[in-house]
Amino acid sequence: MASDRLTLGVAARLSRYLQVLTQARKMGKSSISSQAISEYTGVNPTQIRRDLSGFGKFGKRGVGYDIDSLIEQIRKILRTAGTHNIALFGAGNLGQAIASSSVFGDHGFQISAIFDVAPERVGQRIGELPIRHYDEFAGIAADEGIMVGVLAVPGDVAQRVADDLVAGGVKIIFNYSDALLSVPSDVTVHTSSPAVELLYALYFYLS
Amino acid sequence: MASDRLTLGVAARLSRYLQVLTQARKMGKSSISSQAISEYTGVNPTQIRRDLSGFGKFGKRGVGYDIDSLIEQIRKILRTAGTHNIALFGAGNLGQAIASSSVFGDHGFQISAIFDVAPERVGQRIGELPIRHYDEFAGIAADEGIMVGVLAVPGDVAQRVADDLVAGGVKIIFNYSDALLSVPSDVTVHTSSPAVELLYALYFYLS
DNA sequence: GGAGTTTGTAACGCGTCGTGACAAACTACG
DNA sequence: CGTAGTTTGTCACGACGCGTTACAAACTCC
Repeated sequence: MASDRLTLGVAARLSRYLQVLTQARKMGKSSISSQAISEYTGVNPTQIRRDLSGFGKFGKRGVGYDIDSLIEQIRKILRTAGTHNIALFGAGNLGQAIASSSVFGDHGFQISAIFDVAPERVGQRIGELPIRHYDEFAGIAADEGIMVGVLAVPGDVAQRVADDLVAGGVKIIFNYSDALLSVPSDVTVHTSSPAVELLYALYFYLS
Repeated sequence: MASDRLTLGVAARLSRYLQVLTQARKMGKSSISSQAISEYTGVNPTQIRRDLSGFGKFGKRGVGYDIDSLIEQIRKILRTAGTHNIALFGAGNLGQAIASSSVFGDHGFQISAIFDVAPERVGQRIGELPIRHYDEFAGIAADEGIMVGVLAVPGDVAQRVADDLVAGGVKIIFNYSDALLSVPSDVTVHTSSPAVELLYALYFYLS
């Protein structure tokens, strides 16, 4: 029943808070008020406090919320605390950018394998991690229990890779390609579409 | 008043439809039903038809919606039809990935300039477009009337670049860095946070 | 000790969305 | 030509989520 408390809206907002909190932590802040979170997220301060107070008393009156502990609490609420292994497919410009940045690492996602097919890339390293040949994935998938796959491959091969991921037991696919992926209903596809988000922002600016 | 018809929810969903429609068009489809859009977006088919029928009768009964014309109609509704010039900052892996992909171009955003500071990158080309030195931006900004800036720079310089963009008249900043940007209230910052979106997806998978 | 800040929480009302239902328009196939 | 199947367009109802207002309690700072 506690799991049903999290409606779509609440979970979405908690994720958004998490984003701002993580950024704020990186900037060296240690405490933040609901008012400040509101300015960065656009969410009503009362709504923020209501969202949080539903799960416990995380703040200090007159002070605000401790960022580190709030991040931990939210991740507990979302039941996504701890680290999750993900696999990255495609070591082109985008793949390299993803692998060498900390965007995923900051949120508990550890890239545990990188795959590509280009002979000149396979065998090289990005940071500590070697780029492995894509053919190895099928054998590894079952063993390592990878649940999340990130697709940074060209659109024309995305569906084929997605099929392989599904066969390998991957349950969540983060799609950076522009292909429309067909997957079984128990697999979630999340497609990155910065341009659409930009159109959305542009609309409100023009209003 | 017609502009007030578009609430946050409607605009968000229209953008989402646009994403799927654009992908579907790339896959060679020419027509699509509200049922099919629903499967890819998770939005109720009735809700989709209601969203669209509020602005005109775009579909054909028994058939569905013509993808090309629906894309055009939605972009008219969002008043974001036509092409918009954007400037890209940072020509590292991420910047190159953005510049050489069609993610923005497919939605009417044309990258009109790319800036960087690294001497070995300035002067080179990505596709047709030369990488210019960042110092040139200040002079160009006023002339070209660039309203949208895409930040693909390291987090520790993101705020400084953002300040320059604001000074140059940019109104919408798409932030790929992990920095928390402070801008005047008339400027919109949209931060890309794939990891948070992934946490959100993961939560629903674990439910 | 008092002023100011911020959380936690309750109550009210509007708006949005899901649901169910159904007529009208279109296709396909005998 | 006609019938079955599909899909849009549209209405009405109900539930629920969210913004708003309000206020007590806890904490900081001077």
